Amino acid sequence: MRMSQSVREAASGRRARVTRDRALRAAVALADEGGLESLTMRSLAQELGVVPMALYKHVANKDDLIDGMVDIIIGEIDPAIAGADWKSAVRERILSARRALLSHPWARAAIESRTRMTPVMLSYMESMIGLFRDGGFSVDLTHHVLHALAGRIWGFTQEVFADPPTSEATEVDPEALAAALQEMASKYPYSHEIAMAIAHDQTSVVGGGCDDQFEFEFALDILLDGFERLHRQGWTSTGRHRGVVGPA
Amino acid sequence: MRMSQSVREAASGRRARVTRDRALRAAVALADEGGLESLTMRSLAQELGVVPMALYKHVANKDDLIDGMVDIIIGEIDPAIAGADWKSAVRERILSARRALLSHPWARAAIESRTRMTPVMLSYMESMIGLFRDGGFSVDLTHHVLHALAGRIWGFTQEVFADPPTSEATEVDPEALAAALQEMASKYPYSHEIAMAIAHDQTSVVGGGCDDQFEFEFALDILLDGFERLHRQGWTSTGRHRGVVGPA
DNA sequence: ACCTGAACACCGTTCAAGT
DNA sequence: ACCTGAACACCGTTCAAGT
Repeated sequence: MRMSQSVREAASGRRARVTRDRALRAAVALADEGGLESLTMRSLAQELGVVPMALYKHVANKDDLIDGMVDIIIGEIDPAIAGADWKSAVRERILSARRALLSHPWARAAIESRTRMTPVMLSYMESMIGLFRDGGFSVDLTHHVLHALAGRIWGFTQEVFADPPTSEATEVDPEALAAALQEMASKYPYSHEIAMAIAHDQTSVVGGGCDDQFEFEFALDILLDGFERLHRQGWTSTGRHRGVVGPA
Repeated sequence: MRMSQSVREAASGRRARVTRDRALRAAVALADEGGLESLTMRSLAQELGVVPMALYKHVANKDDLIDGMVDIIIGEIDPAIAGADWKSAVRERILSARRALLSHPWARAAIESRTRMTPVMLSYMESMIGLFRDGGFSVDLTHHVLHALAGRIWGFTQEVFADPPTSEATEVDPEALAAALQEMASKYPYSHEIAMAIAHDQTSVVGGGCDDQFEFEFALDILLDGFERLHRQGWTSTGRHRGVVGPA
């Protein structure tokens, strides 16, 4: 068990004065440890050895706090490599964003809860757009390409479901697992086929599941290759509401 | 202002007995109207003209309630068209899922908060997998294709940011808008270029923004075309952890 | 300028009790 | 079998007050 900031400071007898920056970093640390739902104004205040209301001197409200936390995470994304072609520059940048997001699992939900971008986020988008424009993409194609990338721009893994609650005693009962697979085989044969393929690919059935990094790059590369093809073909959207647009 | 269920029933003197189904449908209606955050055990109880604790006879807890609500929405997705080729079957099904999701804006967050699939969700996935397998896709390719589609399987629009709060007086001050665009032009020239292209495409700068349906189909078709290409090439993942996989 | 303390209007959920 | 009432342990945030 890690010694909390407040306990440590009480023990050492001093207590650093709260600043916005200190509050934001403590909030990031708290969310890293216990998830976004464990971060409350009250828990953050306790971590800083201060009464909840003291935070409102440094942060307008909880939304403002989360804005600041998001800016810290966006700041961890590597700048684009200079001199590379657009495709590898975009690819590397997005993989860097993914790395940043992966080390802060709460950040996806935090970003998705924002109703508008901070200046830090606007700058990041701006440089991402610049990679395509400098690579010769039209404004039109760049616009749609940004939509197609969507969450990937922010490094979001596209997994849909929430992590199962991290209970300490999460050992899988082998008997129950076998029974579940048996039931799956009869009720959901197609799904079972895939589950078995994944299991076969692993050292054990119990083991981790899918290779998220591979899946992320798989989809990213299909998209990037698609963009490249459309760009080479001189694709334009030529007005809106045309339905299907895929290359013939 | 709409007359609430409870008021209506109090006025008519009768009050239907609560059932699980009635509770779920009332919850869906409540979320449709006021968003997921307006749905509380207390507000739902009031809607049903009952005390909060009465709900726990029909629903294990709030998570169980949301599970039931999600099942209702998944049930609104059209079954796959029989006899179609895999590509248009998948395409139509996903567009149907999107339609279902669009009429219940809270459903995306509800689905994303689930830690495991309900039987209804498993059946939906099973039939989606079947479309690819019956179309001749290998288990291997089907598996990765499912990951690449990710949220699109559930009809998720990939938009990242939360809707701005729906305030009643949300009229845009034209002067403020002009100033914002001016600032954007100097600080974020690439972004400005795109903003102008979007504005030009609209009847007015104030108007709605992007054509979400177009953007959804744009990305979907790039992915489907990519899948088709990989399938034709007999693509296999040939072991894991190989990095890049895009077609050469 | 910064921090405190009490309070308000909420949550989901418990427990024991009513009919 | 179904519903009630009071209570618990939480939230974010207000207001007025202290130093």
